[in-house]
Amino acid sequence: MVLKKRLEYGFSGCSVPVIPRGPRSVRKRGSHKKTLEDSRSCAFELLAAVAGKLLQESESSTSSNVAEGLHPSSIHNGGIKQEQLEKGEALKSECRDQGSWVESVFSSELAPRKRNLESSFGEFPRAVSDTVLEGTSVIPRSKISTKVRHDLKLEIPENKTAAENSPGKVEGGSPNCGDIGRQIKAEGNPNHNVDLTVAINSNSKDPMEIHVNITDSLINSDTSVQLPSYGDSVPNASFPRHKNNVKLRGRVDDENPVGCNVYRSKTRAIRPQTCIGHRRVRKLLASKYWKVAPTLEDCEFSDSGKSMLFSFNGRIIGEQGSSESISNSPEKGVKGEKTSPAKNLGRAKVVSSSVVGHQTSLKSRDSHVKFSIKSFKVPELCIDIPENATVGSLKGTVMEAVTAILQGGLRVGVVVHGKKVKDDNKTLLQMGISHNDDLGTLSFTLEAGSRIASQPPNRKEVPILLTCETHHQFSRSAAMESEVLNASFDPSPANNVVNHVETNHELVPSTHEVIKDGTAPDSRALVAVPAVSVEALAVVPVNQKTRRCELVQRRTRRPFSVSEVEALVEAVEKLGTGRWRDVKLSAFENTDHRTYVDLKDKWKTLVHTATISPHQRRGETVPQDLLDRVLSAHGYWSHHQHKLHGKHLINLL
DNA sequence: GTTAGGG
DNA sequence: CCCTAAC
Repeated sequence: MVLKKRLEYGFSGCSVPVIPRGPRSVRKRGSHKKTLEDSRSCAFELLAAVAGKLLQESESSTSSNVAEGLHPSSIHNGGIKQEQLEKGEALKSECRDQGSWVESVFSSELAPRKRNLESSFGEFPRAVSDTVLEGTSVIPRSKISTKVRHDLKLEIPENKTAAENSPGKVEGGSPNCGDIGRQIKAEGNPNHNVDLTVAINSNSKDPMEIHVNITDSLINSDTSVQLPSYGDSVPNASFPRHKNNVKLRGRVDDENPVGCNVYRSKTRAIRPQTCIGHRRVRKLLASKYWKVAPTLEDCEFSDSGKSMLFSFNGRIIGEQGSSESISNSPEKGVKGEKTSPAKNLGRAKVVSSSVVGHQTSLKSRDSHVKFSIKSFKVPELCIDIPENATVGSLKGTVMEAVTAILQGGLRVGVVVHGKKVKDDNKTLLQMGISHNDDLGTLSFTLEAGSRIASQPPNRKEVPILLTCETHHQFSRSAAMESEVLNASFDPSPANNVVNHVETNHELVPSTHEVIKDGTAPDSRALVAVPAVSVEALAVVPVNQKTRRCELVQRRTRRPFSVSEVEALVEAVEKLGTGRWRDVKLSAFENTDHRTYVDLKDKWKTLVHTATISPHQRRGETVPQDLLDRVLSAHGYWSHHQHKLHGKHLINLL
């Protein structure tokens, strides 16, 4: 028997003693911690499912009856957002058009959770505390979702690297890479026309909702917002402020008089606590619905106060979401085309195979990838604003938020197959982007905060301020937020403050200090002053542990070759199934990209593959004899381990 | 840091 | 391939 031979050889010839450990399979998971949390989770998942459903509804039909039924007056053109707040339940579920994000907050559920606030509270900047704690009246939640549309047409040679790709040719003067301001300036068009549509709906029960649709249109001269020019040589702090002329169109269905008790100095442009939500909800949403909702959005709690809080997501994502952010140029008509497995395979090989280089050189040099980006979406702006704030102050707040984003600069990220491409030096071909390929898996992200790139030399280098991702294009991003998410929601303002601090990495420069020290005239009140940001950052350093500022890139899939499988099988035959580190060292020591977890996983799938009928198997066919060995080794070792384990126990006794 | 197991 | 609990 082959297996036995090998095993014997393994036992005698291997320097590593074969001492299988006791099976840990005893420790079944899922049976523990089945307490309160799970019952809650059910509710969460239920609610999350509802949210997801809503997303889908709003995606398929922006004026879906279902959605409208559930959220009367919540959906506005394009289904930019929905907000539901049911009877004080503080459940919120929102979607932006195309379902680019969803969020859920269940504060009532979270309220009981404990959190130590005192210590953190002391570290919070006084000013912020003041502002946040200042209010006395209950303010409704208001959120502003913005969308800046751009039509981009890109034509990029395939052999351009990703970095070259980003600042590629842009028709229409829309921002493609770098910061918008610069781009615009380069285009000789300092004007950025923004169409603001605001609908405010407020009554005593429902939260006031503000929907702002900012549509960038270079043609539309009806409304305009002039963005600050973003000259490289001009220090950010002294940006010349152009007239910020924002026209608000919309309705204000609020009987309450709109007063102006809150001046802009009250504004705290902080990014408050991101979704103090149940982690499972976030995970659920992020994973299950990430295609429709790639940016699981942050949310903030409006504490009772007059303060205005707005936050924005530090990221902009292609409008259609990562799954289909880029539509192929119509003339190519690839979109509807079915991607054959062979095609996928070919692309996968492009990524991993070295043969590809050959193919590349064979291709005509001016192969171009053509596609158009329909739009980019400006990050969500979350604004808490008192009901009695003036429309003017609202304008100003929106303006602040928008300009803060734009001033921060924008970076373009390239996402291929759902993975963010970090290596700018890779060519499109290497990334599997070729002119005759389906580009459905290619998408872009806009990220705020590339200010560093254009920072004047005399400015102190600041860690990327606005780039900390808060959206959840990838589910693991959500996971990274566990600490924050598990934070309890304490209705007390103090907790809010603390939460704000924790997520303050996206601190939006506010005008608070500027006005306070009187150095800035009112006309400049909207200037997002980077210096403030620096200060704020210094005071409230980014918690790097809680925050991962870069997307974790999923490793490229590297299917095991038959020879690898063979090596794995052999090693497992020798060492058993409980010693993956040894297996790795034994058979894959020089293979960096194969971790012992990979080997373990591969073994798992091998066993599964060997178990199922041949016609059910997919991917590269593993020779049957190898699979046989897998099965026998698996059987042997599971048996062997149990025996040894039993012996071990006996020996202990 | 490893292992096991769920996703 | 990822994540994470349990070692």
